[in-house]
Amino acid sequence: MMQESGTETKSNGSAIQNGSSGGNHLLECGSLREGRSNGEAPAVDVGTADLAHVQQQQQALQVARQLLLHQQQQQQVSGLKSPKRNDKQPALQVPVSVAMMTPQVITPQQMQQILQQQVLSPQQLQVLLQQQQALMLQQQQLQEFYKKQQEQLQLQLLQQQHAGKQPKEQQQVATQQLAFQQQLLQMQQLQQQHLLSLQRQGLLTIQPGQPALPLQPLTQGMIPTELQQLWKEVTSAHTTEETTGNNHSSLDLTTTCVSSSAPSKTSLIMNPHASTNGQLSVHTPKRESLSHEEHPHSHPLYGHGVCKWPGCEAVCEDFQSFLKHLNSEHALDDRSTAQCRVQMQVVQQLELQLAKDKERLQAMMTHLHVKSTEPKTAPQPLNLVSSVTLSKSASEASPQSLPHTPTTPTAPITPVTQGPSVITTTSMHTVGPIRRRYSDKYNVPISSDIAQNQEFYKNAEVRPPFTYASLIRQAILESPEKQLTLNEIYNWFTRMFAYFRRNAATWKNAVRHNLSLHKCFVRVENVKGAVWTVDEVEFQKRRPQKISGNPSLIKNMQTSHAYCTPLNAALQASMAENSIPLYTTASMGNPTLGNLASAIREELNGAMEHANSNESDSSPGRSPLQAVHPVHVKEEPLDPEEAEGPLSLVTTANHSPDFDHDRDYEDEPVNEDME
DNA sequence: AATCACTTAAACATTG
DNA sequence: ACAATGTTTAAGTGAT
Repeated sequence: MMQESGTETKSNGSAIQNGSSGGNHLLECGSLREGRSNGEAPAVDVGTADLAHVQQQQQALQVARQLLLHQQQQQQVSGLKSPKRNDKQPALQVPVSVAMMTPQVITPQQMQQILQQQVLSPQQLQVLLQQQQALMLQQQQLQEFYKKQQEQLQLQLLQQQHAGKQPKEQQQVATQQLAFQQQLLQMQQLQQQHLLSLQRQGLLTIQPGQPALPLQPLTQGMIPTELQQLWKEVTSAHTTEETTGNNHSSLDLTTTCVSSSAPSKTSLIMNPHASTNGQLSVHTPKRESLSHEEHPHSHPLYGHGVCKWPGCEAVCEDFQSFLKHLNSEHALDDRSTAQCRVQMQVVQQLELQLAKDKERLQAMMTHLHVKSTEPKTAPQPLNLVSSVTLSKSASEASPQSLPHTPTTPTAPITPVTQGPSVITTTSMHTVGPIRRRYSDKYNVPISSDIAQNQEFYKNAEVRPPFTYASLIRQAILESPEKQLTLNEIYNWFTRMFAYFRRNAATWKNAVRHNLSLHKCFVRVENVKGAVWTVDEVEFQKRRPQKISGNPSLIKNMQTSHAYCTPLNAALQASMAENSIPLYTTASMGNPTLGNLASAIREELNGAMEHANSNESDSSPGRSPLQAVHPVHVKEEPLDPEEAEGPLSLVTTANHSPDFDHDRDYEDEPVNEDME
């Protein structure tokens, strides 16, 4: 009844926080429900895409205008502005090259075709770009010619105006100009055809010193597979670069033609900054030894005797035939250029994404690097999900071009009750990108998880994979007195989890709600007010979800609580002792002790409860053994991942989608100075 | 399909 | 009056 408030804009946090950018499957997990608030979640992606599109349009327009302006200035030097000219010229004066770079020239059909066919390699793109540059040069010459013509026309016009001629004659002049422009266009087309024919004979060589080409990226949405393919290609190209130890965050789309002899020599790099404004900067050519330059028979578009042009897969026995095929089948035409544009856009977006993820990775690695005993922890600029999908697709598509081997953990280490917790590639694959909401059910000991990943949770805005109730309980149990005020609970949340430094209103409400809702939280009046404590029995009772609330059972437990509590207290005390070394050992990579202790504690908590109360528990399927080893033992085998052994994937899988989120909370300012 | 646990939102009451 | 705290209801979602 009060749900009409769901449409209020106040539902900010939940609506926004799902902006997972990792891919389709990410959106579908855990996030859908959050979009319900006002359905604006999808609009995030669309919105940015639209924005980018608008920006590109504007930039294209700007380029065209600048050209026009340039011409106008030259004309104004001659003294006068033609009032008519403005009406007709702008559209026509846009150079073809610019027009070609604007998105709208692609028909939807073409677009679909392009998207179906994946993408170009950077090198191929480079070649095409250079070809376009050659075209540009020739067009410039034409433009010069055209300008001169226009100046002459202006002079004519001037003279006519001075002579007091009528507008009709001006129109004549205008039509004359129009004819000129059409002529120019025709010539440009001819140039293009010529270029095409040139290309068919072989790759063009291009004169150096060409100004940067104003490239306009595309805005088409990307298909995940395409993205993966692209990512693979891009990263494979970058690996060589990154190993040279450069700063990979500054990547520019180098449109300069370096050495005129080898078109594929130049490195095709893209600047993330450039992608924000659509301007591409010219950089000095990098001395870069791309593989196919020094090994002429290795071409990024050629592998295993197959043309790897997106969607082609034509068989070419040798490299020569491949080149032939490349030049004949993938010449400079509408399709190829469109693919280029798509590629550019894709690369730009990937670079942006990469930059973001790298930032995150930085924070993660600083944390994980301390813990990791692995010597060769190569930073994986991928979030978990994308690395999973990517590595899959990469290994499937082209094993030889595996850019990375994702063997290093990029997510918090989640301990298991026994054995080391190492996230392996295979384990990651088994999990997949499915998001499990909360791992409470999977009985990952919350204390050890938090302890192990303390730094991670503190720094990464990742939602801890535990319920509010579990977290609250943990907060209370961690306190020396085993009791906390509400505000102290708040503080614990914000102190321990970066995630809870946002949306305070939301999660605080949830905390209060949970405190009130769950019987396991007992409010105790104090001199200083009220504090909250945990009734472990109630808490443990809550966990075996198949046991329905049984009044008699509850009463039994009430009595058993008296026996339980001292033992719990003792265990917790020992845990408290452990907890300090636990954190340090956890950071050293030896969390087993703490895990064990916490696991024992949690199990014992349950054991006590059930040992005292299970007489009335006639739930079928519970064996006597299970009654002795209660909750956890009963539940853990039910969880396939837990049963399998050292799979700390429950939480990892939980993290990854969150980690992929591109949340931009617009909510209240971060209000966690409550330390 | 039904149910449960959890989350989120919100209204309302109480208290300092 | 106000904010913090606490209670309760309602609805959506995912898992079982």
